[in-house]
Amino acid sequence: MKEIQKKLNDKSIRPTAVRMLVYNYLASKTIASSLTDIERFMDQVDRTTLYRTLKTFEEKGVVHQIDDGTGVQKYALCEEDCNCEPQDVHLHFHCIKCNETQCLTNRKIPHINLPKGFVVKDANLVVKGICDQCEP
Amino acid sequence: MKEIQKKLNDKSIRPTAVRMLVYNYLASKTIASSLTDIERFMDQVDRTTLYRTLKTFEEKGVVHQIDDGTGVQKYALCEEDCNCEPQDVHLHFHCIKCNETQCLTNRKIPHINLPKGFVVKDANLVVKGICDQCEP
DNA sequence: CAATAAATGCACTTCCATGGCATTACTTGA
DNA sequence: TCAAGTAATGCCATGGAAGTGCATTTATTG
Repeated sequence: MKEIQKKLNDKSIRPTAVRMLVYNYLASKTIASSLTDIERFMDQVDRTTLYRTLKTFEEKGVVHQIDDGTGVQKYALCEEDCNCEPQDVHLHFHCIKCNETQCLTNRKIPHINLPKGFVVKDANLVVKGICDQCEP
Repeated sequence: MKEIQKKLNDKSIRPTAVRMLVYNYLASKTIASSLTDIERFMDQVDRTTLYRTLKTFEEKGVVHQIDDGTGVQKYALCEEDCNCEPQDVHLHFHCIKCNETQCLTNRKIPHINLPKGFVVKDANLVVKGICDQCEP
């Protein structure tokens, strides 16, 4: 917990109890979590608080938001060296069997050559299929 | 309208009035449309009907659904030669200024090499930025 | 300790996706 | 052509998730 406290302080986030618990939860998971997942895990904490916690985390570069096409926002901790810049953006894999989404942090999104006049700010690549934990 | 009728027949979709109008609407646009867009255009037709029309179109390979990260599903006509297979999948560009999403049909998603055990079924790449119609 | 700022909780709204069921329109075989 | 069956449409309702406003509590700082 001390470490988490330090990490949040480093990102100029006040390390409250809720925030440390959310951080800890996200750190314990290899897959991305939805607000509802977190809510279920800490059902004594108000949903809005969790919502705003994630928003703060995102603004400060602690987590990144993932749109995996399910219609529900997911969140996962950023890598240590991540600045959430285009070159940091990795792809996400959504398993259509277990319905879970994971970061493939070592697979960066290939550079895309766009037509004249288009300016790229961000990119989101979600690959769907069956993950290595599920039987095909 | 005769052509549209034929196109729907070819895909074994009964060419009703609503369906032909929806098809015509989508064909007239270079950007992807949401259900609400279509609803606004044909406000005498029930939302559910339009919803089911799009669903039918999607199942029969007439349109593809686009998740551009706005949280609202968008739809656009498929290309003539599209079978909605992975190799047909192009990328989508979402402009953060005009808030519109377009298909870049001639930009296919690069092949992704996944870790062992992962099976790819589909891929979705959305690039965000400023389109050629908007001032940067 | 008082004053201020930040975080949290509660109530509420809105938007969108989607399902059930009744009704209307179409198709087809007798 | 008509009756019966099937498909399409319209209306109503629901549920999930995002998001906002405001009051209350907690933390910080002079």
